[in-house]
Amino acid sequence: MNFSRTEENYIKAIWHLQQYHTDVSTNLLANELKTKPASITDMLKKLKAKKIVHYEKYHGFSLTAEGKKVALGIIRRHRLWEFFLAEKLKFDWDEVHAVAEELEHVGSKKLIDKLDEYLGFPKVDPHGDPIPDNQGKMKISSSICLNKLSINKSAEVSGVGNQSTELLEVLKHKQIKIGTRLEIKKRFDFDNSIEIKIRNIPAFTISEQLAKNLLVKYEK
Amino acid sequence: MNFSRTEENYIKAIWHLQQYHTDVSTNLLANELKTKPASITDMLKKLKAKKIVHYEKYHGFSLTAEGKKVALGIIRRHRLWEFFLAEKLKFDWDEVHAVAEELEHVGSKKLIDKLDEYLGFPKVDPHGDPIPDNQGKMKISSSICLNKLSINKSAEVSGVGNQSTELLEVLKHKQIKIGTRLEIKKRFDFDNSIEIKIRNIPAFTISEQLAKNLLVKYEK
DNA sequence: TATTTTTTTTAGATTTGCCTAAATTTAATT
DNA sequence: AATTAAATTTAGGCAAATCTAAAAAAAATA
Repeated sequence: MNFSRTEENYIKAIWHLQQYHTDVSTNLLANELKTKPASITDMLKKLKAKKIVHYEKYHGFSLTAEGKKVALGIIRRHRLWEFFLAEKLKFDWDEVHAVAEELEHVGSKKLIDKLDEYLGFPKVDPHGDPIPDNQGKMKISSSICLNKLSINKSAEVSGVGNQSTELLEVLKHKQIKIGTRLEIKKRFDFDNSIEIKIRNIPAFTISEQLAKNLLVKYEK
Repeated sequence: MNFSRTEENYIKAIWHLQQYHTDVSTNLLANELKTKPASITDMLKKLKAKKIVHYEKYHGFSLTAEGKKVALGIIRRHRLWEFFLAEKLKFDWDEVHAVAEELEHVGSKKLIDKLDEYLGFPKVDPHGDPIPDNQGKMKISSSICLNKLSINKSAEVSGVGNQSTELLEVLKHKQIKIGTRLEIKKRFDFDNSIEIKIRNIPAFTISEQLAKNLLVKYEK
């Protein structure tokens, strides 16, 4: 089945929200897509007819198995292009997302599989997110949110909570990127901010919000 | 100024037709875009308002200087992607066009300029067509149609008249590609077909139609 | 030149995706 | 349980791009 660019964006957005919310609501999705709730309802009817979402009015919605498969296809395209942009075209880490957002809608399966091969079948994109293979399978990252990390425990940044330019900008400024090793030195209960230490840089404090948007891997 | 995907396709099509026709008509463009004349009229009004075409109703149309500039930008993107697909992803010569048709609409200027650099600033695409530089300038090919080539004169295939899969398929089958050296051995006045000879292959005959769609370069 | 044919344009509908405003349903609170 | 508040859906409209059918203009032909 074929999907319009708009349908693809809805499917992708639902998939992303489902990663962190068991119940994705109309309002939440409207906010994510910068559109109005009424538009969401319209599209849900369309996607239900195409068997992409389970949906009963007033009672929520979620991707079907088929919907998830379609979503992973889009995610695959997006992340492969991100890898290409960073690795081959030398885009900065925080610039790749916006461009990949466009490239991901070019549908040719052959294009993506050949690109994958050309790039050497990469496993993660420049943000540390796993890239689904051509069967739609990907490694589930075993990372946790930085704000849940124990004190004085060394960990490695493995991903970011979202791709907003605002987030990526602050990370760039603070010299935090995928692969950065760090540990938590102190927690401030007042505002839940945390002090972190990165090698060769003096310790500094980051907000709870930022910590919640950083995923880290650590040795058990 | 920004253009929708559809507007870009119209602008590109007009540009292409202007290469071979001094007067591009509504019907001709409708045929090229596989759409109806009424739709052409609608779009011409829009493009006139955006100063992309000169247009007076019932009296024809043509690209403005600005329109040509926009067209060359699209051509540049298209041909760079074709080069990338053939050179890096090892697509066959006759498969690149359809995919590039999609990729060309991704607008980021930075993407295209970095791609250009990554590819080593190529001068011609896999069909032998010149690639405009980032100023919109390109070498005008000095080739002629194969059916105008003198008999027994060696020449090199430098381009094709159009990008239809039908044409590219027959060329592939006959082992004719960019760079192929050939010469005309005989002309048949009955149907204007011509017999050509390529090194290492027995001479064979091609139709007038095919010959008209092959551009060749030759030493004077 | 008058008439026919062809080309082009207009008028009115359709589809997709979005909107606002109003209605409906569910959830929360008293 | 009744009322208020929040979330969701419907109704009706708009803009882009398309179509068909009919009208208008230009070109070709008698």
